[in-house]
Order: sequence, then structure tokens, then C-alpha cells
Amino acid sequence: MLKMMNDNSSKPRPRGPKPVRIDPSQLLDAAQRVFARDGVDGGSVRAIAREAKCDPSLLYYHFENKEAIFVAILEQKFNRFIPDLENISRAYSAHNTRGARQGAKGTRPINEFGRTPLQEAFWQMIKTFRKNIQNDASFRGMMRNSVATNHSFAQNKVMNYVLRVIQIVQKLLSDGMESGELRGDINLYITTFFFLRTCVEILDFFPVLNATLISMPLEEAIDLAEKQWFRLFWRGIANDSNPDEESL
Amino acid sequence: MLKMMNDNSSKPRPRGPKPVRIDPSQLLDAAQRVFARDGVDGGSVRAIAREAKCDPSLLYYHFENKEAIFVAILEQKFNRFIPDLENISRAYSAHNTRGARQGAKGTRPINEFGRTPLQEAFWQMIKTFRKNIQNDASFRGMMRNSVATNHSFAQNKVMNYVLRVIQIVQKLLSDGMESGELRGDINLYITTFFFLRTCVEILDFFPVLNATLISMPLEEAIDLAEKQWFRLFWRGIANDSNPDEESL
DNA sequence: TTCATAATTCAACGTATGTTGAAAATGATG
DNA sequence: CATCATTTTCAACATACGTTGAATTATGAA
Repeated sequence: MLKMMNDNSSKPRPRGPKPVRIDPSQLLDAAQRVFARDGVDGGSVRAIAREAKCDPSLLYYHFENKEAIFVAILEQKFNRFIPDLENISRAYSAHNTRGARQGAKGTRPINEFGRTPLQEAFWQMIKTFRKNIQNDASFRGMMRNSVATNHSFAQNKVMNYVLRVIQIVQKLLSDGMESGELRGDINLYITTFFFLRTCVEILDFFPVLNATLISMPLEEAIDLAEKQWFRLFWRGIANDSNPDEESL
Repeated sequence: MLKMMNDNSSKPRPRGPKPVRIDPSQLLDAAQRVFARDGVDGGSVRAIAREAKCDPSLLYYHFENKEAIFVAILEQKFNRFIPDLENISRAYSAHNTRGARQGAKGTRPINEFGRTPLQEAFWQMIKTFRKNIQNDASFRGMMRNSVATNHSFAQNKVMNYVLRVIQIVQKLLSDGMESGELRGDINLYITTFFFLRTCVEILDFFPVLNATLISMPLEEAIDLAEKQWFRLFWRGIANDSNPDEESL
């Protein structure tokens, strides 16, 4: 009966274009925030629309479906920070071959922070990870669930990107082994895994741990954790017990 | 019109009790399998019922709601393996105080596998984790999501159990530092975190990694990863670079 | 045999989800 | 001013979910 009372105060918003257009990247941003809060499966299209202050249908105007939204976020993110990682790797390679040409076998030139070039490369990677994914729990959550649960949609897409990151770190380790700076008895795949997962895990779990256990400012806690991790990792992979303990 | 055609061949099963009763633990097992496959949020009550070959309502006869099912699994699991961890810790404490009374400061008695008591304790913990949660991706998935996403239901329950595990490992590290066997410059909380998370992560991600990268039998790959992890970890925390490299 | 109780299923509820087809408003172009 | 493509919303669809109340059957005690 009282189906329509259009003189009502509240809802029937006009249809056509808004005064300021909503550009797709805003939708992606909203989607990212929602996925961060509710996970990829739990975050609904309606919630994304609510976050972007638009109708759910608009998402289907700009993207094919929910999966396409997910993939779009993914690609944007990886394409932003994979080049950074590649640059770090390239920088070390350049230095390393140059060093080898000069006949420096032990490769122990030290930079202004007291780190060897290889140490510096790993440290830069840690920092790159943090810069790119610290404020993006959604991204980490997507990765976590997509890789660990074998049925999540778009897993192939995810795995392709993950493999590229893995290869970059592997090359670094492999170069380090060849130059003699790293132990010869570490498994490349497995060590890469330790490095990468821990870098990400620190960002994932320290907010929680910090809240319940440690009580220092979060940024400080993550700083500390990264340093401790790098030292532990480096001691684990370095060839000789070098005395530059306090190099960080 | 043709709403009811009860002379149909298929579905209208009799109601009352079944010839063999379904005991609640079977429901929990089914729930575990479903959660493993689909996650805690994604795994539906209906799917659990399907897995247990019963009606969804039966789950509400035995448990209050979905969360209660989750919590029941959780408690059963933790109550099974936390005592194991405590025993390991106790065993080391006993040895350590005995050793201290004998005035052995460096504490380098070696067991039949060439490990110091502290090494042995950590190694046993790794093995305990594996024994208890390797075949339980559901459990690990529940933990991962419950701890990392701050809104998951029953997070307090989860955190209580996690904290107990954390404290056990922390005590081990702390004892080791006191006896001088471990470095004095490692942060207890953070190092505990590295140890625990990696133990779990190996079980989570190696099936995936192994399928796409490494190609060896899964058990073998996990064996190798655990050994490599323990060596890397130990080198990272041990006080002096001891020469028992091949002790595993 | 009768009767209470425990175990099980049926049918439905309200709500949320991903998605779609059509309608409407805007801005630009003729 | 008319037309048209673009952008936005509306209303609905089919399906799935967690949950509940009533109905049904089997079992064991009285």
C-alpha cells in the first residue's frame, strides 16, 4: 500500500552522474579498505559500495565482477613494488661483478653504515617490503589466504606475482653464495622462504603481539623486530662469523 | 501444485535417532575438515552437516552455535599439545638447574645426537608442533585468521591459548640466556615470535611451495626445511659459534 | 505395555550475498 | 533544442547462510 511516499525526507537519490565523477581508482581504494577490514571473502560488494558512497551496481559498471576488483588491486600493488626489489638486486649484481673483476674474493667492502653490499641489499629489501605493504593489511591478508588455502579464487594470478618476488630474493642469495659471502650449505628455496615470510609476518602479527604483550609504540616495535630479524637471519646465512655485530 | 510427491524415490529420510548414534566428536571432526577446506567463515554449518552426513539442526542440538563448534575444536587441540610443550620445557629446566649446581657454566654436555640440552629442547618443540598440527590445516588456518584479523570471533579464546604457548618458548629462551648458552642481545618476545611463526609457516606454505617450486616428496621437503630452520635459528641465537654444525 | 527422554530431521524465518536489466540523470554534440 | 553516450541508481533475481520450533522416531525405564 504505502510502497512509495516520495515526499519522504530520506532516500530516493537521483540517478544519473554525480556532481563529481567517481573514478575507478577510488573504488579500488574503497575495496582495499574493506578487504583489509573483512577479508577478501568476507568483504562484500555492498560494503565496498557503502565505503565508496555509491551503489553496488557501479562496481559492476567498472569491473567485471568481484574477482576482477581483487585482481586489479593485486596488480597495482605488485607492479608498484616489484621494480623496487629488482633495482636492489641489480645494484648488488653490478657491484658484485665489479668486485669480482677486481679480484676481491671475500667481498668485504663496507658502506657508510658498516654493512657489506649484500647485507645492504637484504636490508633494503626489508625496508622496501615495509614501505609497500605495512599499511595494507588487506593486501597481506589476501596473500595469506590466497596462498595458504588452495581454493581461493585468483590463486594463479597471486602465485605468478609471488614467484617473481621469490626469484628476486633467490638470485640475491645465489649471487652471495657464488661470491663466497654466504654459506654453501643453505637451501636456496627454503632460505628465501624464511626471509620473505618473516618480513611479512612481522608486519602482520606485531600489531597484535604488541597490543597484548610488548607495550611500545608500534613503529618502534616493528623497527626493533626488523633489526633483530635481520641480524638473526644474517648470522644464519653468513659464511664466517664476522665481527660487525653492531652494524645496524 | 506438485509441491509434495512423497511417493518419490529419493529423499524423505525417517526422523528419529539413527541406527548408530552420531557422537559429538564426529561432528567436531567433520567441522574440522570443513574449516580446513573452506576457512572458519567460509565453512558453513550446512557443509559441516553434509560432511557428517546429518542434518544441520543436529549441530545445534549438540552445540550452541557455530562459534561454539569453533571453540570446542580449539580447546581440544590446544589441550592436547600444550602439555607436550610444557614437558619439554620442564625437562630442560631440570637439567639446567642440575647442571648449574654442578657448576657447569658453559653448559655444553652433549646428548647422543650431538645436541646440547637446549638445542634438544628447541628441536623437540619443532617436532611437537609438527606432530600436532601438520595434518590440521584447519587449525592453522583458524589461528592465522583469528590472530591476524582483529575482528574474528572468539579471538580472546584464541589469544589466551597462544599466549600460553608463547610463554613456554619464552621461558626456554630466558633460561638459555641465564645459563649463558644464548646471546644476551636478543629480544625475548621477538625471538619467540620468529621461532613459533616459522615452525607453523613451514607446515602452511611448504605444501604450496613444494608443488610449484621444489619438487620433492612433501615429507622430505618439510624435514629439510625444519632442519635448515633450526640451524639458521640456532646460529642466530647461540652465544658462541660452536663447531657442531652437522649435529642434526 | 506405556511413557518419558534423547536423538534426529523437516520446513521455514530473516537476512545477506553476487549479479543483472532497466531506468534515469548528466554533459557533450549536432 | 534534440540526441546520444556516459555514468549512476533502483529493484529485483536466485542463492546461501545461521538459526529455530515443531515433528518424528528409537531407546530404555517403569
